[in-house]
Amino acid sequence: MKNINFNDLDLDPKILQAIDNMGFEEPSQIQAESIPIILEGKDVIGQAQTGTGKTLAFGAPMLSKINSKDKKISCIIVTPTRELAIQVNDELSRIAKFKRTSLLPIYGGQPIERQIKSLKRGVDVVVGTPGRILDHLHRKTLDLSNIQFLIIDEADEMLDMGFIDDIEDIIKSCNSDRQTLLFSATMPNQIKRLASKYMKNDVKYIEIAKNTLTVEKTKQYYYEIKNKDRFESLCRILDVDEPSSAIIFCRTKRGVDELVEGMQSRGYNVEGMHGDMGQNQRLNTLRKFKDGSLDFLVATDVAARGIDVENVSHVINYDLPQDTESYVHRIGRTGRANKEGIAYSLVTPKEYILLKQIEKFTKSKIKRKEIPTVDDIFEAKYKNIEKEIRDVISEENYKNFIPVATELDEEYNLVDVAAALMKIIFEKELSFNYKENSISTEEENIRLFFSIGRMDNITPRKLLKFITETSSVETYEIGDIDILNKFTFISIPERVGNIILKKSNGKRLQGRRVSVELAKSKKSNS
DNA sequence: AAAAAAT
Repeated sequence: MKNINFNDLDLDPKILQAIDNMGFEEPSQIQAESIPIILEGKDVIGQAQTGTGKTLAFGAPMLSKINSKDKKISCIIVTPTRELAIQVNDELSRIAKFKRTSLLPIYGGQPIERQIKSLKRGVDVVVGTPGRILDHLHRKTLDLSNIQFLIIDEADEMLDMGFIDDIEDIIKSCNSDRQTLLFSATMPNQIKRLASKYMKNDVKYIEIAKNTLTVEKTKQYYYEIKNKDRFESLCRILDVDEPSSAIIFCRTKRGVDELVEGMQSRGYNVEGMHGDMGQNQRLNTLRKFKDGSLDFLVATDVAARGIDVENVSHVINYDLPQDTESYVHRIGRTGRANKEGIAYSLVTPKEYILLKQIEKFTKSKIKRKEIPTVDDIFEAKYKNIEKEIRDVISEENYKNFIPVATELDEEYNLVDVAAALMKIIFEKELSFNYKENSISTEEENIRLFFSIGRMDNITPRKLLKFITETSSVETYEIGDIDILNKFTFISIPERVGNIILKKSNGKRLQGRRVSVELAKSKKSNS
């Protein structure tokens, strides 16, 4: 199994040449396992972690197999977003570089006439989004009745509600003797079952089993915040970490707009991307982000899946995603192709249970981190300035400033001059004037009242276990919970959100009231 | 319950 070379796979020599040209030698696991089976002609459902080269896994064998002599379309690939359609199309073009295969991305937000013209000239592979593909099918400008391959990228999303009707319509317009390939990093069982409906009976499942659903090289952390401190917390994190490139996810389009505005007014080099923006603007923003002229991209889940940008150092969940799959895909924008990555999530006490669900689903540990203090930020900035100065000195490319420096030397102490320069850099880099108390460090105590019914077999130990598992309270004394009383209360920090009491069989206690009340006492903690 | 996807 180890040390397979691409040349050992039975791919078209011209495809191999292109793969070599792209600098790849050893196939990733998903590539090594999928390529032979796809070449055999089998239907495949492929699942492998984010950033492990799924596009090449289906693209190389497909491009090897298709017959590009006739003018008919040989392969249709469906993706959930326009940007992904373009990206997949671009990558396939690179793989098909030495073949005379013609590819065409078709997606909305773009004049349809040009696409129709290209389709008329004859195209081998079409990569598109559902809406526009259907539009072409209805206009009869796209004929899928004689294809060799139907490939559904991000298949679990495409077969989920919201897309499934469109996908079904597209599948219906395809000939049934095609080869069907489904790929994604996540593949819930119910989607797998549904998928078999559209595939041949001997569908082959290829799952690159890993201990975790997320990439190990991406370190995951969460920050516990109050909702009103969300923006301030994000800024502090960014100012300490100074990510070279980060994607920040919001739950809603409005959330994206608001965050972009807030960040821009604080001087960050940031732009937003969501589905209500013009296609040109979307592409423009993504292009700037890819070429490094944009540091931060704020986006909805439109950017959660598939988008491959090199060297994204951080993914930040400004809001936690609604579903756990989305978390996997979002943080999969970093830590790609075996690189390191950092994933942060801002979590309010209310959202804590959701975080725990995500941890369970991904089988990975999300560690707690503390929001940086203003001192932390200053310290990080000082260190960074020092590093920049050392770098410039070692590069020796500051010589043309020596005359000015000499002049200043006659008048001042050079230590003073250096410190003054650092102040200038510092103020340029940190346009925002931090006040120490911009985040409340007061920790409010919550008093939880549990009303426990007589028939419930909850023991203090079980209740404690439940509280520690569903809240971020790390330790709590058993002795503090007196559950023998029918009515009991405990006082714990606010970071506990909603506590739902469950019986030991996991069922929710019906009709029991659990009230959460803010205690009067406030504990300062700075 | 939000986002994506056609005009």
